[in-house]
Amino acid sequence: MIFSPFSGQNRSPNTNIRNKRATPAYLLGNTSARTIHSKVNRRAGTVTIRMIMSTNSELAELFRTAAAVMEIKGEPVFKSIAFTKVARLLEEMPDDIRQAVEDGSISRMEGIGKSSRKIIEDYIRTGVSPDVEELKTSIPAGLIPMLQVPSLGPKTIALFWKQRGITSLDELKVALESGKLEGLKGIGAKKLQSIREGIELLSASGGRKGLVEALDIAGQILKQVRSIPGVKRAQIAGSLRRWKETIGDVDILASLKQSDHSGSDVTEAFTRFPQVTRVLGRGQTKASVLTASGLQVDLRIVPDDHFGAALQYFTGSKEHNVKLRSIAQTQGMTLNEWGLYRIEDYDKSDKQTGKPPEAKPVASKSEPEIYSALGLSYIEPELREDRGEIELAQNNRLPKLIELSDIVADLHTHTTASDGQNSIEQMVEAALRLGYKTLGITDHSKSQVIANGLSVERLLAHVKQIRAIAERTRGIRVLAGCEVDILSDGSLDYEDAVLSELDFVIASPHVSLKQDGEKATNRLLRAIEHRYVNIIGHPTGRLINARSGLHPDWSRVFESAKQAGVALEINAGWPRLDLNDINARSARSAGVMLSINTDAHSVDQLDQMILGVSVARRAGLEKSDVLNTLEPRDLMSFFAKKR
DNA sequence: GCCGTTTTCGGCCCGACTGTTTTCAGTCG
Repeated sequence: MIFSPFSGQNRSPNTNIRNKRATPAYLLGNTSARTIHSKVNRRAGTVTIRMIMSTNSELAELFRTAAAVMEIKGEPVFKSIAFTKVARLLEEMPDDIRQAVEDGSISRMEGIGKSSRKIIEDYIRTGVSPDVEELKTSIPAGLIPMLQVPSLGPKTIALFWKQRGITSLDELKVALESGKLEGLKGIGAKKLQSIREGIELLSASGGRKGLVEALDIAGQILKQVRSIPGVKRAQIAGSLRRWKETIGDVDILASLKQSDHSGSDVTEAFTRFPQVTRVLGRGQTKASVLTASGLQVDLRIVPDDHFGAALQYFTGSKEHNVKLRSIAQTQGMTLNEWGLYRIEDYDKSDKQTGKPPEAKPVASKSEPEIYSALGLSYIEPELREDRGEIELAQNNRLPKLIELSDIVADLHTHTTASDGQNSIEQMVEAALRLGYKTLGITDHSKSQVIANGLSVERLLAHVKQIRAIAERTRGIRVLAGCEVDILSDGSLDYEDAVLSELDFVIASPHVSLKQDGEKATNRLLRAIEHRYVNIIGHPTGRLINARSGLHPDWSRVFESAKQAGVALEINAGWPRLDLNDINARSARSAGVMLSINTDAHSVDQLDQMILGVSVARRAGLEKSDVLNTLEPRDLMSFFAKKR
């Protein structure tokens, strides 16, 4: 893993020194976390919030709705599981599903059967699916949002509807107050109370939290868990360990020093942490709390001998684990949070709740042991999404993921010349401290008036100044670049004669981010083919949880970038992370070079490189896929090839 | 609903916690 709180397996020992400089202090809960937060909020706060949906995401939502309706209707669970899988497939598909329908490749897609194909085809042709519409009318529409309420599931929703006529969240609230729901079989006072709290929780939390906020809180709480008497080791698990861009809740796993030590004492101490505003549940091996910001944190306790199995289990993803368990089954084994067991040794009825099974596990102490016993090479947490990593592991063909210590350049940074907060010299010093061999200074171009974009005269003076500093600086190559706006028609914000003065050029879209896919494609293609462009910065312009950004035809963009020798950026700045993991993955398989840059507007923000590396790792990128791992000389020849 | 070199029918991952229960259903991850 990349740094200590998440430290796992298989990190090469020679990265230790570099990791020291790279350890993000904010993870441990000190001040620079707050710096990132304030920057993020300031940047995100200026942004108009409106999502544009692509066909894929519209259809994904349609399938999720259909799945929800089937759950409430009480149809066999596997039907709704199948539709949920289709929804996920659509969301993660880099290309427009309309293309697959047109060329017929949809009929070969695994997981999309006859019914799903019909829904997709109908929807693309007419904008509506009669099958789903019919399904939707079979229950009141208001029941579907009720599934979002924690502790309220499809069975109970159906019960309230059929027995008490509840058809919406508002009616549910009224009924809870009036006592209308009392006297139902299987529903007591406590259940009603937990539904009341669930409704409250839903309005308070407001959905998934961003990675950066979750890292901050998780870092603080992890430190406190490690200091509870009786705790032997503790580690972050869950989607945070996989570095997902948004986090539903934080999972922390702890083991006990001695097996006779009580887990109950530990969960008790955990629920009394200062950050805790509400205790959602507490048992021998598990506790759940809510923090002031509305983030849920779960603590799980296991015997130390089972730490690896539990870490694997609670790191997920759920989809990854489901597939692993089915592989275990085909090999006559069963996999659970306690370990991997041979079925003939494993007597389920004999098992005590909250205690490891009597049987001797095939593997349980460490994650590598478990993967190995299943005939798989070790899969890094960032890859565990069931996006083909298990099949690669079976054939020993997993990529060797890029690490933070492989990064020797940051090619997208701002200074006080435009809207940055530090001088060229300060940025150079900070880059030297990070051990970088190249730093690209890339302030904004003239159209970015809000960001104090540089007029031609100011740009030329700025370049001169960068060159002077570069001249007298040892140990790092300082490049005079620019982040040039890609205007809405794909033309650039400076004339060629101006661009030719620069060492390299990043071209980025900042405006017209709601234009349609065809326009967006042509816009990006034109920029890529431009003689002086070397990198496309934050290619979609999306902001996590705020703006969906451009939806170009990626296959054309990738093909063009590959041919032209232009790198596509993984912008490491929060809340951009653009390209995202899915697009970066398909860019890689199309043979495109990626460039991970922080877009730092201050020296502190240079630390966000780790976020970009996490996206790259989730995308399965190796060192050789990333421009920023090149020595200055090789980097310059990559740029030179373009002109 | 989807899938198939052990299946075109019969499978489809597993356990903890909670609440309403005297043996289990629902929810969650």
